Amino acid sequence: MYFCIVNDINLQVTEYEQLKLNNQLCFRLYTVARLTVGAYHPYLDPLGITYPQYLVLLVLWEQDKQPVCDIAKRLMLDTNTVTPLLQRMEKAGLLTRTKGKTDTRQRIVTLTEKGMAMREQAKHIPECLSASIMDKMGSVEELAAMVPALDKLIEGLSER
Amino acid sequence: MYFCIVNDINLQVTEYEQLKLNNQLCFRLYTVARLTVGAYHPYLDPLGITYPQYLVLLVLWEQDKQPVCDIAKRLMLDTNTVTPLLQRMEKAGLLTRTKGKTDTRQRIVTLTEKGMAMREQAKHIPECLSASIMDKMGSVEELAAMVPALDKLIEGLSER
DNA sequence: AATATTTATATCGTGGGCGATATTTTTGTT
DNA sequence: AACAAAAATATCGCCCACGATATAAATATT
Repeated sequence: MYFCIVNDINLQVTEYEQLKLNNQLCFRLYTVARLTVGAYHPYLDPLGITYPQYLVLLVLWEQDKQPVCDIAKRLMLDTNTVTPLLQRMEKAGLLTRTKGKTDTRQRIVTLTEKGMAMREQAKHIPECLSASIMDKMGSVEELAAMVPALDKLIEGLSER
Repeated sequence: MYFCIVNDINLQVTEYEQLKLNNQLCFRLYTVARLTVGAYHPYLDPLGITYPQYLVLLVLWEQDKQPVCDIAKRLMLDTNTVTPLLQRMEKAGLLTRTKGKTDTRQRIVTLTEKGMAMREQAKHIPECLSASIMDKMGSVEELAAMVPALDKLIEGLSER
């Protein structure tokens, strides 16, 4: 019922009504996520990186030399997603993966010169993106207002 | 700036601050989409379908016998994503893809008995999902309130 | 009617996500 | 110390997404 929203009006509907695409919040989230990632393309393609790779760089720019699991935790992904991602980034010369000293199970991920230098090229991306969105959305308070709800959703769905 | 939200307060920050993960709305959307799709697993696994396949069924349950391009338009996906999806669903016996009569370029997608019958098994999924979310979120008005903003975002990002 | 353009679908390659599983190392327990 | 349990990483397979490209059929243009 709550995930079922008909023309922005929350009302009791039949079960089959709930199965309609326009009544589904999840489909909106799924679609908006795809489209926003797509909106990054014009800015990431010149750098030769993908959106998930950009996310890894964001994490490492905040704090270099992290083990794989910490990066994965930060991105809320599993290592079976992050490991191949990091391998591709290592191949691209953005980072190195070295055995941990204290815990030899760990692989410490360290930015290369190239990886660090990319921060300079990327620093305008957030503004570019918000400008490009503003172009098409008018109000932005509405977007900012979503953040607490999204955070609550993420917290609720991620606890296991 | 607008896509950059620090602790729910929209304020001017340095470029490097904008590059922090917690300041990025897009990362939240990307994450919440992954997690909500994951929330469907307990309900879709027993049916032997994936979330994108479920979306195709939603479209066909509303209106059977559609060409590939209409389904793709509805889901805001390209045919190069939808075609293999439909091929897998055909293999699973959920639908058939027959040549169009009036326009022989088209492939008309038609639900099989199995595909239609699945609607009955799926009709409780929306409630199940919202109940499972409610469990973890308390208020739901916050979620419903996101819909107009999400729709605006989708419209803005999808126009080409 | 002949040609150019557009449309509908499909194929291929790459890069995620993720469930399942394996390996090694660390930590906890007896 | 010996053994069990947990943690960190990696590998494999499958299913999307999507850019690039191909093909055939319909439509538009000349």
